[in-house]
Amino acid sequence: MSAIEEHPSRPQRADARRNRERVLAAAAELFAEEGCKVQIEQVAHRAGVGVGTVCRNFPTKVDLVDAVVTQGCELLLDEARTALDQADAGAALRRFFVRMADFQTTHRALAEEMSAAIPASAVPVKQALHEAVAELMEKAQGAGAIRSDIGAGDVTMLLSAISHATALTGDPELRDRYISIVLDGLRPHDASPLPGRPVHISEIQRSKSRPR
Amino acid sequence: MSAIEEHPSRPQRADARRNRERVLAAAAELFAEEGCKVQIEQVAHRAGVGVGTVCRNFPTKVDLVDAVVTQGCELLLDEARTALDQADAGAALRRFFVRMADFQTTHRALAEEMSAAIPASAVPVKQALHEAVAELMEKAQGAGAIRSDIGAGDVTMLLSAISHATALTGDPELRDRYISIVLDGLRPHDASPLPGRPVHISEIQRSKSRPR
DNA sequence: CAGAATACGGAATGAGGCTTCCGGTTGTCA
DNA sequence: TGACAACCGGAAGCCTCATTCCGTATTCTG
Repeated sequence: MSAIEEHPSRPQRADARRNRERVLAAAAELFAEEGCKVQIEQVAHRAGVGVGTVCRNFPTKVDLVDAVVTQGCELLLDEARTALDQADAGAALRRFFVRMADFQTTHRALAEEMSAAIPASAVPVKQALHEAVAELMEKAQGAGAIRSDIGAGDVTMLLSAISHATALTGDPELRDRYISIVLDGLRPHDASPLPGRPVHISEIQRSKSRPR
Repeated sequence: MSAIEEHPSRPQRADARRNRERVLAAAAELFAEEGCKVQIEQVAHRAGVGVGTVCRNFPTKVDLVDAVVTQGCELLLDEARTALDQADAGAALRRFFVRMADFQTTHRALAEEMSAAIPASAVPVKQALHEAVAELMEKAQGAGAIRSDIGAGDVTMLLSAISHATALTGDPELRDRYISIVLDGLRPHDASPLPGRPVHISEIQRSKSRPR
Protein backbone atom coordinates (compact mmCIF):
# COMPACT_ATOMS: atom_id res chain seq x y z
CA MET A 1 0.00 0.00 0.00
CA SER A 2 2.67 2.45 0.80
CA ALA A 3 6.03 1.05 1.72
CA ILE A 4 8.25 -1.85 0.79
CA GLU A 5 8.70 -3.55 -2.53
CA GLU A 6 5.64 -4.52 -4.52
CA HIS A 7 7.24 -6.74 -7.10
CA PRO A 8 8.02 -10.05 -5.53
CA SER A 9 8.76 -12.77 -8.02
CA ARG A 10 7.60 -14.95 -5.19
CA PRO A 11 4.49 -13.50 -3.58
CA GLN A 12 5.40 -12.70 0.08
CA ARG A 13 5.47 -15.04 2.97
CA ALA A 14 2.34 -15.57 4.96
CA ASP A 15 3.87 -14.63 8.31
CA ALA A 16 5.23 -11.48 6.79
CA ARG A 17 1.83 -10.32 5.65
CA ARG A 18 0.32 -11.20 9.01
CA ASN A 19 2.96 -9.26 10.86
CA ARG A 20 2.49 -6.25 8.69
CA GLU A 21 -1.19 -6.17 9.57
CA ARG A 22 -0.43 -6.55 13.24
CA VAL A 23 1.99 -3.67 13.17
CA LEU A 24 -0.48 -1.46 11.40
CA ALA A 25 -3.19 -2.28 13.91
CA ALA A 26 -0.90 -1.76 16.88
CA ALA A 27 0.27 1.56 15.50
CA ALA A 28 -3.29 2.75 14.95
CA GLU A 29 -4.18 1.91 18.53
CA LEU A 30 -1.14 3.47 20.07
CA PHE A 31 -1.27 6.61 17.97
CA ALA A 32 -4.85 7.10 19.05
CA GLU A 33 -4.01 6.52 22.68
CA GLU A 34 -0.80 8.45 22.98
CA GLY A 35 -0.22 10.49 19.91
CA CYS A 36 2.33 9.87 17.27
CA LYS A 37 5.22 10.30 19.62
CA VAL A 38 5.09 6.69 20.74
CA GLN A 39 8.33 4.93 20.10
CA ILE A 40 8.78 2.37 17.42
CA GLU A 41 9.74 -0.07 20.09
CA GLN A 42 6.38 0.27 21.79
CA VAL A 43 4.58 -0.31 18.54
CA ALA A 44 6.68 -3.39 17.96
CA HIS A 45 5.99 -4.65 21.44
CA ARG A 46 2.25 -4.25 21.19
CA ALA A 47 2.29 -5.94 17.81
CA GLY A 48 4.27 -8.77 19.31
CA VAL A 49 7.18 -8.39 16.91
CA GLY A 50 10.68 -6.94 17.02
CA VAL A 51 11.60 -3.43 16.00
CA GLY A 52 13.35 -4.84 12.98
CA THR A 53 10.07 -6.10 11.62
CA VAL A 54 8.41 -2.74 12.01
CA CYS A 55 11.22 -0.98 10.25
CA ARG A 56 11.34 -3.47 7.43
CA ASN A 57 7.67 -2.93 6.63
CA PHE A 58 7.76 0.81 7.17
CA PRO A 59 11.25 1.99 6.44
CA THR A 60 10.63 5.29 8.13
CA LYS A 61 8.41 6.45 10.93
CA VAL A 62 6.66 8.81 8.59
CA ASP A 63 5.79 5.85 6.40
CA LEU A 64 4.10 4.20 9.33
CA VAL A 65 2.08 7.26 10.21
CA ASP A 66 1.17 7.70 6.59
CA ALA A 67 -0.11 4.15 6.37
CA VAL A 68 -2.29 4.54 9.45
CA VAL A 69 -3.79 7.78 8.23
CA THR A 70 -4.47 6.38 4.80
CA GLN A 71 -6.26 3.43 6.29
CA GLY A 72 -8.45 5.77 8.30
CA CYS A 73 -9.22 7.94 5.30
CA GLU A 74 -10.49 4.94 3.40
CA LEU A 75 -12.99 4.21 6.13
CA LEU A 76 -14.16 7.80 6.18
CA LEU A 77 -14.54 7.84 2.45
CA ASP A 78 -16.95 4.95 2.72
CA GLU A 79 -19.00 6.85 5.25
CA ALA A 80 -19.10 9.91 3.07
CA ARG A 81 -20.39 7.91 0.14
CA THR A 82 -23.02 6.32 2.28
CA ALA A 83 -24.11 9.76 3.45
CA LEU A 84 -24.41 10.89 -0.15
CA ASP A 85 -27.04 8.28 -0.79
CA GLN A 86 -29.34 9.41 1.96
CA ALA A 87 -32.46 11.41 1.42
CA ASP A 88 -32.24 14.06 4.13
CA ALA A 89 -29.11 15.95 3.16
CA GLY A 90 -29.02 18.01 6.33
CA ALA A 91 -29.25 15.01 8.63
CA ALA A 92 -26.75 13.07 6.58
CA LEU A 93 -24.29 15.90 6.79
CA ARG A 94 -24.67 16.09 10.52
CA ARG A 95 -24.11 12.38 10.90
CA PHE A 96 -21.05 12.55 8.77
CA PHE A 97 -19.75 15.46 10.80
CA VAL A 98 -19.86 13.32 13.88
CA ARG A 99 -17.97 10.50 12.23
CA MET A 100 -15.37 12.79 10.84
CA ALA A 101 -14.91 14.53 14.14
CA ASP A 102 -14.41 11.18 15.76
CA PHE A 103 -11.81 10.24 13.25
CA GLN A 104 -9.98 13.48 13.55
CA THR A 105 -10.12 13.33 17.29
CA THR A 106 -8.39 10.03 17.53
CA HIS A 107 -5.95 10.76 14.77
CA ARG A 108 -5.34 14.32 15.72
CA ALA A 109 -1.85 14.16 17.03
CA LEU A 110 -0.47 12.37 14.09
CA ALA A 111 -2.46 13.90 11.28
CA GLU A 112 -1.37 17.19 12.69
CA GLU A 113 2.24 16.75 13.28
CA MET A 114 2.84 14.90 10.11
CA SER A 115 0.57 16.61 7.65
CA ALA A 116 3.32 19.02 6.90
CA ALA A 117 5.71 16.23 6.09
CA ILE A 118 3.32 14.32 3.88
CA PRO A 119 2.58 15.89 0.53
CA ALA A 120 -1.22 15.90 0.74
CA SER A 121 -1.51 15.73 -3.01
CA ALA A 122 0.41 12.48 -2.99
CA VAL A 123 -2.42 10.78 -1.14
CA PRO A 124 -5.21 10.04 -3.59
CA VAL A 125 -7.56 8.86 -0.85
CA LYS A 126 -7.52 12.30 0.67
CA GLN A 127 -8.37 13.74 -2.68
CA ALA A 128 -11.37 11.48 -3.04
CA LEU A 129 -12.48 12.26 0.48
CA HIS A 130 -12.29 15.96 -0.20
CA GLU A 131 -14.45 15.61 -3.26
CA ALA A 132 -17.04 13.60 -1.40
CA VAL A 133 -17.24 16.21 1.34
CA ALA A 134 -17.67 18.97 -1.19
CA GLU A 135 -20.49 17.10 -2.83
CA LEU A 136 -22.14 16.46 0.51
CA MET A 137 -21.99 20.15 1.28
CA GLU A 138 -23.53 21.20 -1.98
CA LYS A 139 -26.38 18.83 -1.43
CA ALA A 140 -26.97 20.22 2.04
CA GLN A 141 -26.86 23.77 0.72
CA GLY A 142 -29.29 22.83 -2.00
CA ALA A 143 -31.60 21.47 0.68
CA GLY A 144 -31.34 24.74 2.60
CA ALA A 145 -29.65 23.20 5.58
CA ILE A 146 -26.49 25.23 5.26
CA ARG A 147 -26.07 28.87 4.41
CA SER A 148 -24.67 29.54 0.98
CA ASP A 149 -21.65 31.69 1.79
CA ILE A 150 -19.74 28.70 3.06
CA GLY A 151 -17.30 26.47 1.25
CA ALA A 152 -16.42 22.87 1.88
CA GLY A 153 -13.04 24.04 3.04
CA ASP A 154 -14.67 26.13 5.74
CA VAL A 155 -16.51 23.11 7.00
CA THR A 156 -13.42 20.96 6.99
CA MET A 157 -11.55 23.50 9.03
CA LEU A 158 -14.33 24.03 11.51
CA LEU A 159 -14.63 20.31 11.98
CA SER A 160 -10.96 19.99 12.47
CA ALA A 161 -11.20 22.74 15.02
CA ILE A 162 -13.92 21.02 16.99
CA SER A 163 -12.14 17.73 16.91
CA HIS A 164 -9.09 19.38 18.22
CA ALA A 165 -10.81 21.01 21.13
CA THR A 166 -12.71 17.95 22.17
CA ALA A 167 -9.71 15.73 21.75
CA LEU A 168 -8.25 17.51 24.73
CA THR A 169 -11.03 16.52 27.07
CA GLY A 170 -11.90 13.11 25.74
CA ASP A 171 -15.59 13.77 26.39
CA PRO A 172 -17.65 12.71 23.35
CA GLU A 173 -20.69 14.61 24.51
CA LEU A 174 -18.83 17.85 24.06
CA ARG A 175 -18.20 16.95 20.49
CA ASP A 176 -21.93 16.76 19.82
CA ARG A 177 -22.46 19.95 21.70
CA TYR A 178 -20.02 21.93 19.65
CA ILE A 179 -21.10 20.42 16.40
CA SER A 180 -24.56 21.69 17.25
CA ILE A 181 -23.30 25.16 17.95
CA VAL A 182 -21.35 25.32 14.74
CA LEU A 183 -24.25 23.94 12.75
CA ASP A 184 -26.43 26.65 14.25
CA GLY A 185 -23.87 29.12 13.04
CA LEU A 186 -23.96 27.56 9.61
CA ARG A 187 -27.72 27.72 9.19
CA PRO A 188 -29.08 30.15 6.64
CA HIS A 189 -31.44 31.70 9.14
CA ASP A 190 -30.49 34.82 10.98
CA ALA A 191 -26.95 34.82 9.69
CA SER A 192 -24.62 37.76 9.96
CA PRO A 193 -22.50 38.65 6.94
CA LEU A 194 -19.19 36.85 7.05
CA PRO A 195 -15.81 38.44 6.48
CA GLY A 196 -13.76 36.85 3.77
CA ARG A 197 -15.11 34.51 1.16
CA PRO A 198 -16.01 30.82 1.07
CA VAL A 199 -12.97 28.63 1.29
CA HIS A 200 -12.75 26.01 -1.37
CA ILE A 201 -11.47 22.72 -0.16
CA SER A 202 -8.40 22.78 -2.34
CA GLU A 203 -7.30 26.01 -0.76
CA ILE A 204 -6.68 24.51 2.61
CA GLN A 205 -3.01 24.50 3.07
CA ARG A 206 -0.63 24.62 5.90
CA SER A 207 1.76 27.48 5.87
CA LYS A 208 3.90 26.70 8.89
CA SER A 209 7.46 27.58 8.31
CA ARG A 210 10.04 24.96 7.49
CA PRO A 211 8.98 21.95 9.48
CA ARG A 212 12.55 20.90 9.82
CA MET B 1 8.74 34.85 38.14
CA SER B 2 9.14 31.21 37.59
CA ALA B 3 12.61 29.79 37.62
CA ILE B 4 15.87 30.35 39.42
CA GLU B 5 16.44 31.52 42.96
CA GLU B 6 14.51 34.49 44.22
CA HIS B 7 16.47 35.12 47.38
CA PRO B 8 19.70 36.82 46.54
CA SER B 9 21.36 38.43 49.52
CA ARG B 10 22.71 40.73 46.87
CA PRO B 11 19.97 41.69 44.41
CA GLN B 12 21.08 40.32 40.98
CA ARG B 13 23.44 41.82 38.57
CA ALA B 14 22.11 44.23 35.99
CA ASP B 15 23.45 42.35 32.98
CA ALA B 16 21.91 39.17 34.30
CA ARG B 17 18.48 40.69 34.46
CA ARG B 18 18.90 42.21 31.02
CA ASN B 19 19.89 38.88 29.56
CA ARG B 20 16.97 37.15 31.13
CA GLU B 21 14.61 39.57 29.45
CA ARG B 22 16.33 39.13 26.13
CA VAL B 23 16.02 35.39 26.34
CA LEU B 24 12.36 35.60 27.20
CA ALA B 25 11.68 37.91 24.28
CA ALA B 26 13.64 35.78 21.87
CA ALA B 27 11.85 32.66 23.02
CA ALA B 28 8.45 34.28 22.61
CA GLU B 29 9.31 35.31 19.07
CA LEU B 30 10.72 31.98 18.05
CA PHE B 31 7.97 29.95 19.63
CA ALA B 32 5.44 32.01 17.75
CA GLU B 33 7.31 31.63 14.50
CA GLU B 34 8.27 28.01 14.66
CA GLY B 35 6.52 26.32 17.49
CA CYS B 36 8.02 25.14 20.70
CA LYS B 37 10.30 22.71 19.01
CA VAL B 38 12.94 25.32 18.36
CA GLN B 39 16.20 24.40 19.90
CA ILE B 40 17.59 26.06 22.96
CA GLU B 41 20.59 26.96 20.91
CA GLN B 42 18.49 28.97 18.47
CA VAL B 43 16.85 30.84 21.28
CA ALA B 44 20.24 31.62 22.71
CA HIS B 45 21.51 32.80 19.36
CA ARG B 46 18.60 35.13 18.73
CA ALA B 47 18.92 36.51 22.22
CA GLY B 48 22.61 37.09 21.59
CA VAL B 49 23.75 34.96 24.51
CA GLY B 50 25.17 31.49 24.99
CA VAL B 51 23.13 28.39 25.72
CA GLY B 52 24.54 28.34 29.20
CA THR B 53 22.83 31.62 29.95
CA VAL B 54 19.50 30.34 28.74
CA CYS B 55 19.76 27.23 30.85
CA ARG B 56 20.85 29.10 33.93
CA ASN B 57 17.78 31.28 33.83
CA PHE B 58 15.42 28.51 32.80
CA PRO B 59 16.86 25.29 34.10
CA THR B 60 14.61 23.25 31.89
CA LYS B 61 12.99 23.79 28.55
CA VAL B 62 9.60 23.43 30.13
CA ASP B 63 10.44 26.28 32.46
CA LEU B 64 11.15 28.46 29.48
CA VAL B 65 7.88 27.62 27.78
CA ASP B 66 6.06 28.17 31.01
CA ALA B 67 7.55 31.60 31.40
CA VAL B 68 6.57 32.64 27.90
CA VAL B 69 3.01 31.46 28.34
CA THR B 70 2.66 33.17 31.67
CA GLN B 71 3.85 36.42 30.18
CA GLY B 72 1.25 36.14 27.45
CA CYS B 73 -1.52 35.38 29.91
CA GLU B 74 -0.76 38.55 31.78
CA LEU B 75 -1.26 40.58 28.63
CA LEU B 76 -4.53 38.87 27.89
CA LEU B 77 -5.74 39.44 31.38
CA ASP B 78 -5.30 43.14 30.86
CA GLU B 79 -7.37 42.99 27.72
CA ALA B 80 -10.11 41.08 29.45
CA ARG B 81 -10.31 43.68 32.20
CA THR B 82 -10.44 46.44 29.65
CA ALA B 83 -13.27 44.67 27.89
CA LEU B 84 -15.16 44.41 31.15
CA ASP B 85 -15.28 48.16 31.41
CA GLN B 86 -16.92 48.69 28.06
CA ALA B 87 -20.56 49.48 27.59
CA ASP B 88 -21.58 47.20 24.74
CA ALA B 89 -21.00 43.77 26.26
CA GLY B 90 -21.58 41.92 22.99
CA ALA B 91 -19.10 43.98 21.04
CA ALA B 92 -16.58 43.84 23.85
CA LEU B 93 -16.82 40.08 23.92
CA ARG B 94 -16.28 39.83 20.22
CA ARG B 95 -13.25 42.07 20.37
CA PHE B 96 -11.83 40.03 23.17
CA PHE B 97 -12.45 36.85 21.22
CA VAL B 98 -10.29 38.15 18.45
CA ARG B 99 -7.47 39.01 20.81
CA MET B 100 -7.63 35.71 22.55
CA ALA B 101 -7.71 33.83 19.28
CA ASP B 102 -4.65 35.73 18.20
CA PHE B 103 -2.86 34.85 21.35
CA GLN B 104 -3.78 31.23 21.16
CA THR B 105 -2.86 31.08 17.54
CA THR B 106 0.66 32.25 18.06
CA HIS B 107 1.13 30.30 21.24
CA ARG B 108 -0.65 27.24 20.06
CA ALA B 109 2.17 24.87 19.54
CA LEU B 110 3.66 25.44 22.90
CA ALA B 111 0.58 25.91 25.02
CA GLU B 112 -0.62 22.70 23.51
CA GLU B 113 2.30 20.47 23.78
CA MET B 114 3.23 21.61 27.18
CA SER B 115 -0.09 22.17 28.88
CA ALA B 116 -0.05 18.58 29.97
CA ALA B 117 3.30 19.02 31.60
CA ILE B 118 2.46 22.23 33.39
CA PRO B 119 0.11 21.89 36.34
CA ALA B 120 -2.49 24.43 35.27
CA SER B 121 -3.48 25.08 38.84
CA ALA B 122 0.04 26.18 39.57
CA VAL B 123 -0.39 29.20 37.34
CA PRO B 124 -2.40 31.84 39.15
CA VAL B 125 -2.52 34.12 36.12
CA LYS B 126 -4.52 31.53 34.27
CA GLN B 127 -6.92 31.40 37.14
CA ALA B 128 -7.45 35.13 37.03
CA LEU B 129 -7.88 35.04 33.29
CA HIS B 130 -10.51 32.37 33.58
CA GLU B 131 -12.47 34.39 36.05
CA ALA B 132 -12.35 37.45 33.85
CA VAL B 133 -13.65 35.50 30.87
CA ALA B 134 -16.48 34.07 32.92
CA GLU B 135 -17.48 37.54 34.01
CA LEU B 136 -17.32 38.81 30.46
CA MET B 137 -19.58 36.00 29.34
CA GLU B 138 -22.17 36.66 32.01
CA LYS B 139 -22.30 40.27 31.03
CA ALA B 140 -22.82 39.35 27.39
CA GLN B 141 -25.51 36.89 28.31
CA GLY B 142 -27.20 39.51 30.43
CA ALA B 143 -27.14 41.82 27.44
CA GLY B 144 -28.76 39.14 25.30
CA ALA B 145 -25.79 38.76 22.99
CA ILE B 146 -25.15 35.14 23.86
CA ARG B 147 -27.59 32.33 24.40
CA SER B 148 -27.97 31.22 27.98
CA ASP B 149 -27.24 27.53 27.73
CA ILE B 150 -23.54 28.20 27.30
CA GLY B 151 -20.81 28.27 29.87
CA ALA B 152 -17.56 30.17 29.85
CA GLY B 153 -15.80 26.86 29.46
CA ASP B 154 -17.66 26.24 26.22
CA VAL B 155 -16.50 29.54 24.88
CA THR B 156 -12.93 28.94 25.88
CA MET B 157 -12.91 25.62 24.13
CA LEU B 158 -14.54 26.91 20.98
CA LEU B 159 -12.06 29.74 20.83
CA SER B 160 -9.21 27.37 21.32
CA ALA B 161 -10.66 25.30 18.53
CA ILE B 162 -10.82 28.20 16.12
CA SER B 163 -7.37 29.35 16.97
CA HIS B 164 -6.09 25.95 16.33
CA ALA B 165 -7.67 25.62 12.93
CA THR B 166 -6.59 29.02 11.73
CA ALA B 167 -3.12 28.59 13.12
CA LEU B 168 -2.60 26.01 10.44
CA THR B 169 -3.24 28.39 7.58
CA GLY B 170 -1.79 31.58 8.97
CA ASP B 171 -4.58 33.59 7.37
CA PRO B 172 -5.99 36.06 9.91
CA GLU B 173 -9.08 36.70 7.85
CA LEU B 174 -10.17 33.15 8.40
CA ARG B 175 -10.01 33.70 12.10
CA ASP B 176 -12.57 36.49 11.85
CA ARG B 177 -14.67 34.40 9.55
CA TYR B 178 -14.91 31.51 11.94
CA ILE B 179 -15.40 33.66 14.96
CA SER B 180 -18.41 35.10 13.17
CA ILE B 181 -19.80 31.67 12.44
CA VAL B 182 -19.39 30.53 15.99
CA LEU B 183 -20.87 33.74 17.34
CA ASP B 184 -23.84 33.18 15.07
CA GLY B 185 -24.15 29.76 16.63
CA LEU B 186 -23.96 31.30 20.06
CA ARG B 187 -26.71 33.84 19.50
CA PRO B 188 -29.95 33.33 21.36
CA HIS B 189 -31.98 33.60 18.20
CA ASP B 190 -33.03 30.56 16.32
CA ALA B 191 -30.99 28.23 18.46
CA SER B 192 -31.40 24.47 18.50
CA PRO B 193 -31.36 22.68 21.83
CA LEU B 194 -27.84 21.62 22.73
CA PRO B 195 -26.83 18.21 23.94
CA GLY B 196 -25.00 18.16 27.25
CA ARG B 197 -24.93 21.06 29.66
CA PRO B 198 -23.00 24.30 29.90
CA VAL B 199 -19.37 23.72 30.69
CA HIS B 200 -18.07 25.69 33.58
CA ILE B 201 -14.63 27.02 33.08
CA SER B 202 -13.12 25.07 35.93
CA GLU B 203 -14.21 21.85 34.30
CA ILE B 204 -11.91 22.17 31.39
CA GLN B 205 -9.27 19.63 31.85
CA ARG B 206 -7.01 17.63 29.70
CA SER B 207 -7.31 13.94 30.00
CA LYS B 208 -4.54 12.79 27.73
CA SER B 209 -2.79 9.76 29.05
CA ARG B 210 0.64 9.91 30.59
CA PRO B 211 2.50 12.50 28.56
CA ARG B 212 5.73 10.73 29.26
C1' DC C 1 11.79 -33.84 3.26
C1' DA C 2 15.77 -31.04 1.74
C1' DG C 3 17.47 -26.70 0.16
C1' DA C 4 16.98 -21.97 -0.77
C1' DA C 5 14.98 -17.76 -0.03
C1' DT C 6 12.67 -14.84 2.99
C1' DA C 7 11.67 -12.87 7.42
C1' DC C 8 12.63 -12.45 12.31
C1' DG C 9 14.49 -10.41 16.75
C1' DG C 10 17.03 -7.36 19.08
C1' DA C 11 21.76 -5.56 19.96
C1' DA C 12 24.65 -2.04 17.98
C1' DT C 13 24.95 2.34 15.69
C1' DG C 14 24.46 7.13 15.14
C1' DA C 15 22.20 11.56 15.12
C1' DG C 16 19.85 15.17 17.47
C1' DG C 17 19.28 18.01 21.44
C1' DC C 18 18.91 19.16 26.37
C1' DT C 19 21.88 20.04 30.44
C1' DT C 20 26.05 20.47 32.89
C1' DC C 21 30.53 22.21 33.83
C1' DC C 22 34.46 25.15 34.05
C1' DG C 23 38.04 28.62 32.81
C1' DG C 24 37.56 33.27 31.78
C1' DT C 25 35.03 37.89 32.11
C1' DT C 26 32.35 41.60 34.07
C1' DG C 27 29.67 44.12 37.40
C1' DT C 28 29.57 45.67 42.25
C1' DC C 29 30.92 47.20 46.70
C1' DA C 30 34.20 49.11 49.95
C1' DT D 1 40.81 51.06 42.39
C1' DG D 2 41.11 46.32 44.05
C1' DA D 3 38.98 42.13 45.34
C1' DC D 4 35.34 39.09 45.09
C1' DA D 5 31.22 37.19 43.75
C1' DA D 6 28.12 36.66 40.08
C1' DC D 7 27.75 35.69 35.28
C1' DC D 8 29.14 34.36 30.69
C1' DG D 9 30.12 31.29 26.56
C1' DG D 10 30.18 27.18 24.52
C1' DA D 11 32.43 22.55 24.46
C1' DA D 12 31.62 18.08 26.46
C1' DG D 13 28.51 14.72 28.48
C1' DC D 14 24.57 12.11 28.29
C1' DC D 15 20.09 10.49 27.16
C1' DT D 16 16.45 9.41 23.88
C1' DC D 17 15.15 7.31 19.76
C1' DA D 18 15.01 5.96 14.80
C1' DT D 19 17.43 3.01 11.74
C1' DT D 20 20.72 -0.66 10.42
C1' DC D 21 22.82 -5.16 10.56
C1' DC D 22 23.47 -9.96 11.03
C1' DG D 23 23.11 -14.61 12.90
C1' DT D 24 19.05 -17.52 13.47
C1' DA D 25 14.37 -19.27 12.56
C1' DT D 26 10.46 -19.97 9.40
C1' DT D 27 8.16 -20.64 5.16
C1' DC D 28 7.90 -22.13 0.59
C1' DT D 29 9.07 -25.02 -3.57
C1' DG D 30 10.13 -29.27 -5.87
